[in-house]
Amino acid sequence: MSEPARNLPQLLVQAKRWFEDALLASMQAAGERPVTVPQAAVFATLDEEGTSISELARRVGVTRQTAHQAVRSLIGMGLLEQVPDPASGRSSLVRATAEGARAHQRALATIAVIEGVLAERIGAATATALRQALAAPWGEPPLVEAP
Amino acid sequence: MSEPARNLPQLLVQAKRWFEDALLASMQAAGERPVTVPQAAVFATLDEEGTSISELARRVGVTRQTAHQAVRSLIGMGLLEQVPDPASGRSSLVRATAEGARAHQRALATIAVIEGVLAERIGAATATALRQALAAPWGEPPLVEAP
DNA sequence: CCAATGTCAGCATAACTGACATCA
DNA sequence: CTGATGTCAGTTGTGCTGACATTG
Repeated sequence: MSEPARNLPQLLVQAKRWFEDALLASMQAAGERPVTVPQAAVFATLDEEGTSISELARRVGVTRQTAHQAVRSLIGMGLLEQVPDPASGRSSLVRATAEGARAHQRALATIAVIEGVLAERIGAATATALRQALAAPWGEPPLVEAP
Repeated sequence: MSEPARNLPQLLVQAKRWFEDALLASMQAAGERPVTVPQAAVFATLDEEGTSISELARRVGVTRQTAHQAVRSLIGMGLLEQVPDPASGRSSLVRATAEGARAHQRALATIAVIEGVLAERIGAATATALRQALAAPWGEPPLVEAP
């Protein structure tokens, strides 16, 4: 935009917003149902066989209740469905519907294209370095003491 | 944490949360007043001479109204103050108080330390690459079309 | 009995849109 | 008059804690 953000936290926020804007706008331009950011987060952590709500919550890093209502809204949109877990009566599995699986695939493809655009703009090597740095094990958030 | 996040948006969210957690926890451990994330964002984009609310809103990327109430709460905490703009009667300048400037300096120092910890963990070269990639001009969020 | 799960409810926070007065 | 600014609403969405029934 205008000024370059100075410190890392700001840069991270900026980059995250850049990506989310590109993804949501592109999906919507493609005629997909508008999906909110948290809904997209749940969607992204879903796997093929189906996942319990508690497991989803752990992956996304929110409470069960929060994941629960994101799932509810996505079920209401017809993108997810809940089936009883054959292996356990107390947990149910969340799966994508046919429509949901299609939207998911499209989202993944869109992300890949956006990443390609980014690589074009900042250079393939830089983009690769970015991915590597982010994928590295950062460990727990440290509790530091400033001088 | 547990699983590696696969795609860039997820990685960015994860990194942002890591940094925010470390910063807020460290500040609080140091006895500073608990500051919310949006308050910290406003704080971070402040400059020495003072800044108008509209200008702050533009930098942070939110509406004037949102910036307004963040500033209000910070004024209520005694960290910011508003003075009339000598150059223009319709705009007022937001500045840090003495207490606010001290907290600001401490936040910057804490960020630097956290960044140092990160460099230790993932390697100085990787950390530098991360910063460079994020600071590069990404341009506008693209509107792409997936195949 | 205990732990995990799914669910319902209420509450806090943060962002938005709408509206309006003021001043260059 | 127009546009930018600051401000005061109201409203939505997102995430939290609390509580409870159910199941292994």
